[in-house]
Amino acid sequence: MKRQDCKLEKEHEERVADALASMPSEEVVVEMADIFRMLSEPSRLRIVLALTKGESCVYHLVEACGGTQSGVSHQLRVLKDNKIVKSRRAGQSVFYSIADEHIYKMLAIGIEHADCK
Amino acid sequence: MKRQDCKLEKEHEERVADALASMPSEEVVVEMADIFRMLSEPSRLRIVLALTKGESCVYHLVEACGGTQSGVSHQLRVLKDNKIVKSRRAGQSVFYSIADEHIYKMLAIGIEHADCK
DNA sequence: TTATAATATGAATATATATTCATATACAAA
DNA sequence: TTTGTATATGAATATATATTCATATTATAA
Repeated sequence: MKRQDCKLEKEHEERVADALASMPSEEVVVEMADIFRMLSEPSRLRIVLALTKGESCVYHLVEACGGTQSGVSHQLRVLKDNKIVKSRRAGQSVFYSIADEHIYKMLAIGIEHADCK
Repeated sequence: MKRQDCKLEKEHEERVADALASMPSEEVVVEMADIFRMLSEPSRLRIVLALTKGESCVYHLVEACGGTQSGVSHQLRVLKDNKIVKSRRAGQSVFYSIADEHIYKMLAIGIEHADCK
C-alpha cells in the first residue's frame, strides 16, 4: 500500500507521529483494555454496580443481580483475579467489595453516556 | 437456597433493596456494558487512543496502530456502529474521529488505573 | 477506458469466555 | 459426626467476536 492522496499529507504525518509517540506501551494498553473488559458484560457489570452500595455476600449479590449462584460466583472469581473486587470470609459467608477506586468514576461516566441515549 | 446465617441480616437486606432499587434498567446496563466493550479489545483501544489526537484516515490509523488494513477497517466499522466514532469521506480517503465525548474521560481514567499498576 | 489507490466487506477460522450442571469444599449447628 | 448452608469449581457447551484472506467498492489519475 503506497500513499499518494491526502492534500494535508504533512499535517497528518505529524499526527501519526504524535499518535505513535503518545501511544501507551503494549502493557498499558492491555491493562486498560482489561479494566474496560471487566465492565463490558452486563452480568458482571450488575455485580459491580451492586457492590458500589457497599460490601455484599454472594447470596445477596444473587438476589440483587439475578442469575444463578454458580454464575455469580464465577464472575466474582474473574473480578477478583483482575483486582476489581476483594473478598473476606465471615463464617459461612464471603463478603465482596470494590477494590479499585477507579471503578466508581468509570461507572459514573458509563451512566452519563447511557443517559445521553 | 434458604438463608439463616448473617448476623447483619437486616442491614444487608436493606442494602440488597437499595441495590435493586438503584440498579439501572436492563437497557441502561446493556448500554453501559457496550461502551466499555468498545474499549475492551487492545486493537480497538489503540485506534480510539490514536483518534484522541484528532481525526485520521484509515491509512494513517494503520500506521499508528499496527495491524492490517482490513482489520482496522473492521474495527472502525464496529466503533462506528456503536457511535463511538464517526466518519467523513474526502476523496479516496475516509476520515474518522471520536463521536462520543465520554470516551475522553473514560480513557483518562483507564490510563490512571493502568499507571497504578 | 484502464490502472491504481483507499477503503470496505463477506466468509472462514480461531479464540475467548459466559453460562449451566453437577459436584466439591468450607463452615456452623444440632 | 451428621446435616444443612454458603460458596467455589471443573467440565461441557454455546456464543460472541477478533483476525485473516480474498475480493468488492469507490474515487482519482493517466
